Amino acid sequence: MSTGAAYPAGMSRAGADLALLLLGGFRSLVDAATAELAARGHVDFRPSHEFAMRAIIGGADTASDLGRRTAVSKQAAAKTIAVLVQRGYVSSEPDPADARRNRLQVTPLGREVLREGEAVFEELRARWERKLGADALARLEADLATLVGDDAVRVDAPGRVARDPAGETP
Amino acid sequence: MSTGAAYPAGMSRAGADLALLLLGGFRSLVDAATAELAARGHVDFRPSHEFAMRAIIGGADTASDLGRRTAVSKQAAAKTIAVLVQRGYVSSEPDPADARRNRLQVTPLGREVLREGEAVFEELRARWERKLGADALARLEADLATLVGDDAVRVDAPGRVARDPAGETP
DNA sequence: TGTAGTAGACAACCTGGTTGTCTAACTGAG
DNA sequence: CTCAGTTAGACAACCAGGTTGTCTACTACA
Repeated sequence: MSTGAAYPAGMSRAGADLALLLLGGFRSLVDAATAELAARGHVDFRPSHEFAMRAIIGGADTASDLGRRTAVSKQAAAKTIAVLVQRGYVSSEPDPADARRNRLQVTPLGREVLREGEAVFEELRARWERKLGADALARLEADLATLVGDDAVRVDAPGRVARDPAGETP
Repeated sequence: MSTGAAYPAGMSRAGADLALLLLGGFRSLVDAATAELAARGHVDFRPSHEFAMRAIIGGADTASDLGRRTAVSKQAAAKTIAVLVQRGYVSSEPDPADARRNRLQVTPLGREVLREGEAVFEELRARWERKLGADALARLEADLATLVGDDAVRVDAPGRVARDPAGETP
């Protein structure tokens, strides 16, 4: 019995435990992926970097644009871009057609890290499949999708875990 | 079909989607809980606050202790304690038996917010149960527990999502 | 008694965000 | 053609939540 250990009397924790289980699953995947990518030479590559690069590939070709698409201020986007550029994953060159803009592009190295990241995640998923069975894992994914909605896979607003509490519109 | 939309050719994303599904599930629970607690008057109450208070109830009666138990520096623990004290969830009084120590205690208000938080999570879980069926949710929880291990529910080292990549011991 | 370890406070710093302000460049209506 | 309004990006200041390092006061112990 894991539920209820070491907690004061009368506290049933199934709901909170469920949340921790989900967080634990996410973290175990992401930690393993980050470690594996680091081992392959892509040190300190974070999920947010992947999100940003996918948004760039998806058409966000300026910092402001990237900010809008990832629901983050353009300054935050610019900071992310700066590290991606510095590591060679993204290129930033003045737009000949509009001198205000710096046009972003994912470099071949950037595409490679995305490809590798994907492979790593597929491998991790395969490991889970071996542990649980293909049917059970598929069912788990389907059930999760039912619960959180298909849009859970959308990537906007990544950082906001505890914002906008009940009508606190600023 | 949600997989593969808007992504470049040849990218299968089942593994990464699974991670996003888990994150989405966690966030949807925690966001809802935070919002509900705020609506009940506990504004800006975060999961880390709950973890800290549970650790205090569990016996971490000084800042250093809390730091050790939640795998965080004692200074970070002290900062968390400062906000909990300031909001009235935790009391901090000099230990008559040891003048170095400030003894921490969760106040009645603190216990109330924990109780309410739990109720909120139970309600959220019940909602999921209605959506998915009791059997399916129980199976999902069991499967997740299998995958991440029972210790996923443990609360130490909360913040470290992407640390310690593959033998990078400093 | 003297020495080693512990609790906590303080300061400086880092990361990943935020807002505000400013300039340069583009756009479109008149 | 011009001028007002939007836009892109840069810079500065700030914040939250962590970190490390240093210092003092106190306790424990041989």
